[in-house]
Amino acid sequence: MMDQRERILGCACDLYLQGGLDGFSMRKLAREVGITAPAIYRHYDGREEVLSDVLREAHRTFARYLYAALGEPTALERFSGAGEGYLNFVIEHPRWYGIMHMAPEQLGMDVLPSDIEAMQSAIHQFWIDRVRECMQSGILKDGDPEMASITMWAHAHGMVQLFHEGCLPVTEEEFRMLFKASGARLMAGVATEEFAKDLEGMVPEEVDIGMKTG
Amino acid sequence: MMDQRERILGCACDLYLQGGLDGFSMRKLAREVGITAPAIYRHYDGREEVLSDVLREAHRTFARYLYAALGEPTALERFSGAGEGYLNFVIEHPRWYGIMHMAPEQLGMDVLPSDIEAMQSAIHQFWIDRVRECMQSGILKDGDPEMASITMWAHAHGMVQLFHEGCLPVTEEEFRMLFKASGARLMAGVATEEFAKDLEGMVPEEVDIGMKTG
DNA sequence: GTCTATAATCCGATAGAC
DNA sequence: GTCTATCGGATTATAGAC
Repeated sequence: MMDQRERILGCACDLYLQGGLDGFSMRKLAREVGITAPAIYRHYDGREEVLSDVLREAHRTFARYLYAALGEPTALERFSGAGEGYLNFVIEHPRWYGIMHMAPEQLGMDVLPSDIEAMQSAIHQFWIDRVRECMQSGILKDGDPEMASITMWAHAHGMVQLFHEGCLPVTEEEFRMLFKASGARLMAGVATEEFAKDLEGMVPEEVDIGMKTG
Repeated sequence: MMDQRERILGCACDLYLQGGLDGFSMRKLAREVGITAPAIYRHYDGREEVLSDVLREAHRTFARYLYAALGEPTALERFSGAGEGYLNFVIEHPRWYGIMHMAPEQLGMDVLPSDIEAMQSAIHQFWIDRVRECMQSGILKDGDPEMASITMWAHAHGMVQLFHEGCLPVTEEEFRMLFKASGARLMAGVATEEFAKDLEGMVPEEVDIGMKTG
């Protein structure tokens, strides 16, 4: 027989993925498991501990989607493979992507557990490594891999947020194409070559950053 | 003496801006106004109607920040002035930016009131116009202004989200520089010129879109 | 390990007196 | 237009029996 804590976690994931954070309560969770609410407190200290376990599952799943691309033979394929994994994840699991980007206070915590922060750092480092590889392979312009990854991260994250918020009235399949087409525009640049040249001297100094999350 | 509904709205904005949507209740609002909860229902049908008025205020303020740039003499200055306005708004009023990007259900509505949707369309159209102008002035590459604006919108929105989520551990002042530096990278493109050329044939077809919000 | 019962709060909204 | 009083519901969490 399965560990009861694992069964509760499974139901907690189902409950969150189905109804989001608003629809998540200890009572509903208990109903889903088939026990009463107080029984959960034998296995979890409280709602916060349940949610942090759900958050761990989200990160584990996200990492699986990304890291699959590590088997590819070239830097470009590892990069675009990871991008495909990212795209699949955000489309297939919008709620899991959502909980990964919630403020700790929304989950009832002051700060995230340190092991979860470590998972975020690992994912962020994964992207920086992909970017560095592509720089070394002559695919991306030379520069600070962390800064370039922030630009691409922001673009990808923004596209996904706009899609999930309903600001981009497209189907999933259309969004896949839009995401890639917009990514290509980021690759090539939106400015004319003449203006891009003018811009070089006008850009503010780059900021020194110690990153935290992915 | 001021219209009581206006005073309630003012307190509702304060309450939301201070504590977010979680901390927003009709009882707290009444306490802030200095009356009891049932009295609010003389002026508002319910919580939903209050929140939609707060949302209107958010859009009005946002539009004021953007449209100030319309007085500038050149397309480039109108574009970068609007960008400055955007940056100022998201830094000075993160909660107002937040409510503008909430799903209607979070606010207790099935769909947004049509006048709010109209404000969103107007703001979106404003950006498309700025982009078109810059294309005609030889600053941005020729193409579909709506597509280019989506790419830049996604990048800006993503940067802001990452900052507000605490994923970019920088101060406000550092974020201003980071935002502009990353924007410059989007202008110039992140790929090498050789790779950008290779990319041209590989990009999926552009998607036809009828936009909805800003 | 699970149950019943319950404490202690919060919420939105309404009835009816003044 | 505002009040008191209240309805009916939700929530997290605990006490104590079994």
